[in-house]
Amino acid sequence: MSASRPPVARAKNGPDKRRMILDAAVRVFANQGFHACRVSDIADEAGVAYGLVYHYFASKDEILDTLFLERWAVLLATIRHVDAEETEPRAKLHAIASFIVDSYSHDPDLMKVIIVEVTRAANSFGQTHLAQIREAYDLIAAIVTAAQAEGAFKADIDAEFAALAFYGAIEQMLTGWIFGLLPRGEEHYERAKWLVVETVCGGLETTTAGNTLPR
Amino acid sequence: MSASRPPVARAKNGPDKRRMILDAAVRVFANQGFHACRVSDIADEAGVAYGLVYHYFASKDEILDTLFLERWAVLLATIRHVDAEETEPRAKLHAIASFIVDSYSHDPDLMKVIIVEVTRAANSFGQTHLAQIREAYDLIAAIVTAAQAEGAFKADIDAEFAALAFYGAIEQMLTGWIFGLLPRGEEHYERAKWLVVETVCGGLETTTAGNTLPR
DNA sequence: ACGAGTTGACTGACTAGTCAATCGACTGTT
DNA sequence: AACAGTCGATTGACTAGTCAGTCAACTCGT
Repeated sequence: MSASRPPVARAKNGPDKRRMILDAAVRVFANQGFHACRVSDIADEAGVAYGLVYHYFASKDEILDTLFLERWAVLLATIRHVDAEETEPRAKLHAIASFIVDSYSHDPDLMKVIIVEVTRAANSFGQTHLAQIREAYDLIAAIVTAAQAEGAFKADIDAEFAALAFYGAIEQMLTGWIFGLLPRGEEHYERAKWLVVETVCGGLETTTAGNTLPR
Repeated sequence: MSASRPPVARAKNGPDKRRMILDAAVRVFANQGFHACRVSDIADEAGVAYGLVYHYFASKDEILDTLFLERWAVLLATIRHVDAEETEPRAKLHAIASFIVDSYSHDPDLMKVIIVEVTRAANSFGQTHLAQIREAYDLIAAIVTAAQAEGAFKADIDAEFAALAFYGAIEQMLTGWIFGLLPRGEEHYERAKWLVVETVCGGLETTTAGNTLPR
């Protein structure tokens, strides 16, 4: 406090107020919901003055936008990475499911906010970020299409639909945890990953065989 | 109109203002969202005075509660009915999927409101009506459990999870239509019903066989 | 003339966003 | 070493506007 002053300067000093505001916002949004909370709640939670929130963000909306885009970029990057690294379709889907479930396990509040306030908000942020959300569906659909091309997945189920069902199943699980309808804990998270992949692939893979008749 | 007066009286006369308000609310909630709209928007849409809304409903919330409970009761009754009528597990699930998809097909706005504003609103109405929502999951889970008992479905996949995945898949499809990510129209609706059941059952039915190994 | 149904101006409470003032770390000057 | 100046970070009182819900009055059928 009295010894070193130069080495710190602006970079260290305060634990980055902007970050503190974002982290506080996650907690507040998760507990009260974006619409129900006040900007002052965020400022209080962050231990910062009301006005400082507007020094770093143009509006309440921008805070949520930032949180979503920050995290979603990581998701998209992960899906691309997984698609390039893994070879087995099932392994790819399992890796994606793992990433999402692990994200929830690591920071439940953040995932709750992203899903409840953005991904499923058809009248507000969901529309704003529709392109980003769709990007994820498309990347997954591409994986399914490739799997169909190499004969690993049935060809008579639309890839877009499969992607929607797969991602939707994962999101529904998170929703189950968010609503407290599903037991939480690492063991359950691991099992959940397997269950989603098993359920979706069991209905997609030709390996299943002998059950391709539509009607 | 001039002949019989007693049979009509208050019941006929105006097309039931209360109903008009509810119907208008569906449109307004669907277009603007529950939080974004004003009560005056509902009154205007219904062609009714602002104050009359409060003559029939205690609050803005109560309007949405009414819409949800009204429709959800029908859903629960249908699931119970289907469970009693049908015998094949797959037929039961198909009947449930049909009812929900047909509900959307018949009144997209109402289903959008119920899903977006209630079923997926973890911080507001979703909590309020959690018991009702859970009831649906439980009824579906019971169907799965029965199917497992008679050997039609794999026993190693938790019934609660299967129910969540099944219902979640349906809801995700509706979301796809709501967001405009999926093509609409009767033909697509019919195919969607088949796809959901095929995907979920393909992963649940023992008929699939030869693919039961967990890891 | 009674009252259920209906009206819409109004109130009370709330909050997103603004802004002028203050703080404090650092610089250059003497 | 003392000091004035600079500028981004920080503060919180305040403004401007919004909107859910109230209520006194009016309409009209019987």
